[in-house]
Amino acid sequence: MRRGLERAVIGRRVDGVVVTGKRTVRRQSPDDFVTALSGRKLSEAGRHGKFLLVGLDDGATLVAHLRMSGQLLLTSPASPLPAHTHVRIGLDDGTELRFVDPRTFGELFVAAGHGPSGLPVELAALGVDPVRERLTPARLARLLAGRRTSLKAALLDQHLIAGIGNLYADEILHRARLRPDRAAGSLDADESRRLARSIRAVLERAVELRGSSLRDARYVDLAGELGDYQRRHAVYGRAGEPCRRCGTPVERARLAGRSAHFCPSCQR
DNA sequence: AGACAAGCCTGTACGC
DNA sequence: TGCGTACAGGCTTGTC
Repeated sequence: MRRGLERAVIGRRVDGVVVTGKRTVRRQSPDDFVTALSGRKLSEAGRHGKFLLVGLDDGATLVAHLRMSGQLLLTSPASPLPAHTHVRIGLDDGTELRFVDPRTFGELFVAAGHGPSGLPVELAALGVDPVRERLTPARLARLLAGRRTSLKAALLDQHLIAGIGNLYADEILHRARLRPDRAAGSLDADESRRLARSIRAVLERAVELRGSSLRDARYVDLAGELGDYQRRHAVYGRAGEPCRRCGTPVERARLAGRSAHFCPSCQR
């Protein structure tokens, strides 16, 4: 999504903003949001964890989080408006950026300042983004040291590592050959190395393949196209099917309030 | 009809 | 007391 924004909207100027949804813009008033965005030039496309960051020419940042069901779509303003369109941002090349979100968990806001990390202060609590920065085995081991939580819960904790959701946590742990219910603080050096490598490998490959679109087809790119990474899933959504590594049926369990998919034979 | 999926915040309970 | 952690509930709607 960030790459799509970089290609399609950077350099464009905002020339009309309409907020119709009641919940999408909730950290500030819709009027303040419209004012902060109107007339601004979009100068860069960034991301930290699951947050998209579009830099504005006055130093502010348009921040977007899609949560479960959000979509950002770039279309002609004349194309039919999908149900659950909550925000429309007109651009000076005659296109329109739309935020569509049936479950309304997603959000947009304009962040005025930057913290010491260069990120908007609203995002200061997020952990390291392992695609933007190198997450070495040693650093990962430090993050996990002493934690009694499960590995799965640790990977999902955005304050430790930013950007891993339920699906990718399962894929990462399978690749690392680690059980999701292992205690996070129990890894030896080789296991930390495998986990660090798997985090990077899975996320980078998923980005290359433009993400995972599940059966509900909620995740699509700016052009509305499906991703391709779901075809590579080794465990997620494959309960009862053979493990791609060893053939043992994939198990599905409940852990940290989430579904966890794993191979009981080759993940230890 | 109703469980379920997801991300993340909040509230509460617990052990050390 | 206070911290880290675990767990449940809430938000929401489309899908099974």
